[in-house]
Amino acid sequence: MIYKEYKGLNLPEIEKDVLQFWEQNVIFQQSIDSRPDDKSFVFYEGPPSANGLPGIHHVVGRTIKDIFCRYKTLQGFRVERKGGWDTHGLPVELKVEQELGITKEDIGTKISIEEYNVKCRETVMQFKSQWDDLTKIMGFWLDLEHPYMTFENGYIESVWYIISEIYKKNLMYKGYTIQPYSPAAGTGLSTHELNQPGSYRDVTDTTIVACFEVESCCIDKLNVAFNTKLENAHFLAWTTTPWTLPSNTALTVGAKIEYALVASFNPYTKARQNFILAKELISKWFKPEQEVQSIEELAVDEKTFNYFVVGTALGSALKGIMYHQLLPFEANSADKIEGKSFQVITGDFVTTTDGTGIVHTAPSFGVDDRKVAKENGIGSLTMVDLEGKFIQGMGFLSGRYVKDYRDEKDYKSPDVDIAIELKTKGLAFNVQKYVHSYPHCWRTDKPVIYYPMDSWFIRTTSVKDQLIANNKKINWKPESTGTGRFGQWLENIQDWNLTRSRFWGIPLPIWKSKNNEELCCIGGQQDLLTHIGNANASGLLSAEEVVENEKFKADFSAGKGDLHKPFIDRVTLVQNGQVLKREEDVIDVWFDSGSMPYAQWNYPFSNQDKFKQAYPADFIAEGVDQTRGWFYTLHTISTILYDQPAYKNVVSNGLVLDKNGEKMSKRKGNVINPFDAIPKYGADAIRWYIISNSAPWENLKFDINGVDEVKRKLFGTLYNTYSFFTLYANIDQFVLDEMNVTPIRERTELDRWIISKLNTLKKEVQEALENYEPTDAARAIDTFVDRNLSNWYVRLCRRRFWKNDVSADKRAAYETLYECLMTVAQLMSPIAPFFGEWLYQTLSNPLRENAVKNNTPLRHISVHLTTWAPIEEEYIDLNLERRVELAQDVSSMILSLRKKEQIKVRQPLQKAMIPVLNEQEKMLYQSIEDIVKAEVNVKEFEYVDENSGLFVKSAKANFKLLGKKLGKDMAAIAKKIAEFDQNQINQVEREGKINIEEGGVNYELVKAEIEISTSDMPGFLVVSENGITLALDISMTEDLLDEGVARELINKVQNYRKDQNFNVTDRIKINYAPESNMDRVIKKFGSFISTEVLANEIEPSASMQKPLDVELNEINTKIEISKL
RNA sequence: AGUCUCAUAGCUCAGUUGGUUAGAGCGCUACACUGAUAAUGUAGAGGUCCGCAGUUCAAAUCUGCGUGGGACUACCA
Repeated sequence: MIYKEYKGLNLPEIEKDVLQFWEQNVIFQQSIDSRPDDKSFVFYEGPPSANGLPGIHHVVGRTIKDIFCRYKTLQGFRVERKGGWDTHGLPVELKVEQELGITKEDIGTKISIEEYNVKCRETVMQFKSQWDDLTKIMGFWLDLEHPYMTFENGYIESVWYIISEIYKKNLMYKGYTIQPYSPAAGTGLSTHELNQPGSYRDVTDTTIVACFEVESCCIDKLNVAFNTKLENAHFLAWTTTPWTLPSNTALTVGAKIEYALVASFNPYTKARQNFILAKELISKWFKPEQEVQSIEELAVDEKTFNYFVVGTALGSALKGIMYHQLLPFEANSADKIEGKSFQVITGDFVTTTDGTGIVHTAPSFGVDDRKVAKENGIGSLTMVDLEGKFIQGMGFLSGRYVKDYRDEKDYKSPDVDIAIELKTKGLAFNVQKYVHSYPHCWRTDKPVIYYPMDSWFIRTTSVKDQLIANNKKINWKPESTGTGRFGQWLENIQDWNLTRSRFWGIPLPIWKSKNNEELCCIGGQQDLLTHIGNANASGLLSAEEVVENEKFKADFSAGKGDLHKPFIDRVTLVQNGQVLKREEDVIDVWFDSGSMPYAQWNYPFSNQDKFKQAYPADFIAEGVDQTRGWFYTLHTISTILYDQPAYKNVVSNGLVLDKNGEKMSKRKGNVINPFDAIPKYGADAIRWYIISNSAPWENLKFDINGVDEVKRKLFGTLYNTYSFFTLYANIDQFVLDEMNVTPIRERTELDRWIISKLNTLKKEVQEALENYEPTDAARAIDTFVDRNLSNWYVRLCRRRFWKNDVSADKRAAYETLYECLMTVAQLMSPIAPFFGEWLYQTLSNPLRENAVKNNTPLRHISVHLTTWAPIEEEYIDLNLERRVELAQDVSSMILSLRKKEQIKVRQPLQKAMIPVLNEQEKMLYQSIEDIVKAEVNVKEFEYVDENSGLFVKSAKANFKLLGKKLGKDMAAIAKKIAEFDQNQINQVEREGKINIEEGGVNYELVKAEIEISTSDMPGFLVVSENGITLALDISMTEDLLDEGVARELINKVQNYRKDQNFNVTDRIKINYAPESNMDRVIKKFGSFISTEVLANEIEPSASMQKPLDVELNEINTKIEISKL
């Protein structure tokens, strides 16, 4: 036996064998080494974090990566694929805290930073082996032996180098920003944590509209603005966080918003007051029916608070007006404020959608507040400490927690007391409960506040134009992510907050003197050691500092140095006669991963050539959630360093949801575990399902039934085709001779057709993969395998394989089918690397020896080492493809007519009739006649001439052409054309034009503007579809009926042979019960039957041993079949 | 809240530059084929192309406004 025959398709089994083969023969390495050094295709692996288990969504991303790397390898590129691990950051730290049952405050007290970081280092690689397993079993080729690790000194120092370069460009500064902060946990929170599910919750807060009284010194300015003469007035400002009111230092208005000065009454004290608020929002706080037309009409009683609009002014006119501090205490007096305070400023974020159009501004507790205050030189007050309580010197608020952070039994919100205080003083206009969504700390369940903190920033805003320009050079898949989500993000870019007050991360390499005058940014390990040497030699350090420095150096000499905290914090440097201490923070992990193009090679300290070869990347792929993550950091760092994009092509894939479109989560129990699914269904089936189901950037609704379908449809069909081939190839001992194949031109039309289709397929797949559209590639292969190869080519060719001898025609059939299978194996191998490999090997192993000897394309032991088969344009014959398509359509139409009349295909019919308009059309049908006749069991085709009068034509407007010409008469004329009688149609055909009148206009229509088709043949069984019309003659003759019986008999005998497990070569003898009808059938078709069923004799017999009852159409009789 | 994205048959998806019977596969029903047989074919049922408005002779397709799902960014008085 030349080709292995299998009991059935077992993908997981195949994959196990292939994996073993790959390992034993180091195929992955070979696939890289065999490609030239100077023709590289650069791929970057976005480092995953191994502190969690990989899920099915990782299979999606990694399948996409693998496809293009494998494809480019086949194209002859050298595709190195260095793996990598993201090892730092908050997720790791939080996990460790959880495991140890500690909080941030305990780090450095209950547990040393050193111990803590050791624990982080262990935890981060906790699931590495599972990740490696997944990578392996899913068939993702990645260099797992030499991955980059972001916690290694070599990696860290590269990152330092990058930071120092950015620093040198003067793009780094230390700033003070408002960040989410959890007083209960005593820690700042990353946006990552804030976006944990369930962080945002609806809470009910006390809201206050407070009255800020205009300073008497500014009342004149106010009167000018509103063109009035009042003695006092109050600004109205709304807040949902009354506890920030004591920290208020400004009121912000919109410069272009119109404000009104409204004379009315304080609802709580009933005193006459004048209020300023956005004109548009008057109706929100006052009832329109209570508006009066003059100030004299104002009157108050218990129920009515009427009001009068004194005047209006633009916000810009209010700028600079001072007001009384709302809640003055000892600790928040004006002299405690650095900068201006208690005045009206303008800001563009002010809206009139809610509140009063005047924004209470507390720069310490709001991002916008901080920004607008800074722009206007307004100082800040921070009346709440890091524990979330008011500082001392705040009167009745002193020492009170702004929210219930301690679960106190009798906790009373200061918000309420502030409201009461303001009400009694006549400084509250409105107090009410308000429900809104507010972020909570996911660990303590307590509300977060926004709090000012120190951080280092990268001034990304100053490279905005380059970032945008470089983004335009990137090929985004899909494009909208690049122009939309990413483009928009760049348009609104903010400075990058680089530092985190945490422990497990790359330390910020900046040392600073106590007086802030001296700053030093270290750019590498050696740089640091040199600085240490200089510092020690300076004589400015204490003995203790020198000892620590020496110890640090000694560790490096001994090869056990560590650039992490806490060791790095013990290093003291000296610059210009001043002692420098390290800025204690670590950097954002996203900076780690964005540095990988350089740091993975320890650039510039080593591998300079390697780096130059591998930068920028040709291709990267990650989830769309990385748009503002890795895609951004790669882009930004690359732009700052070299002013070019870090990657040329990027595929951002969508999410993986469950089959109902819901997010997968352990809680819902709808997760698909790849470690269960892959061994059960096979990685290839899953990979193919993922890719063929929808474009990578669409969300994937993962339905495991779909995987099953893919397995049946594609792999099952291919496997069946393979089995078919081997069944006969083994009998005939067929092995392809690469040096001597039948020239394509000498093969049958059907062979040339499938070869044409095959080359068209190659073209489609190649184009799709070049465009990073793997879905189109997979679907094209699906269609080819199912529709063309299996259901047309093989089905129609079966007879060629049954012949006994090995004729030239049979050989051509083998060669053709073989080529199709082998090409498909290669085309599919990037997506289905296992099955592609299996198919390639099992078909080519028998000829390997010769191929190696002759150095032909099939000399490679693995499909992944082969070279992408070139598209052979000369074999693409689109006319032939169209002809066969017509044959398929015609066959399908005849079959559907048969179906309608309940006539089995085994029953021959005399003729089909096809109306043809001209000789050309007739020739077209004639060219497919034989195929169709065999396919639908019809004896002859009759072509009916246009002028025979046998068929009816119909006309239809050509909308595309006529639309432009006729304009709004289109509809009416289309109707008239559809109603053309035969004479009118004939006129169009004869004269090439016809005149129609519509709405008084006479239009001349030419032939091209009218589509004429045959639609009916009265008196016959007719079907008309897609411009094809045909009729079937279903009248029966005795001959036809007898042949039907003969074919029926053949069918029964074949089934019997199958049931009895006869070999396909066994000869048989048939006896039948003597009966006149049977005699006649056998007389007419005996030899036909004999050939078909390999019967040596067919005889009537009155005495059968084991007769079978058979029903042959109308004939019920008995037969007996015996092996000879 | 902003930005992006998606919405076509029960399900998963196609649908070219707007052009007149809106397609495929799965599933369902029925029938057939079978020297590939744990495969296959044919047919049938199944559509408010998310809604509304507009542009146009003509809209699943273009524009605007909504609704719903999802992602990201943020949380703002």
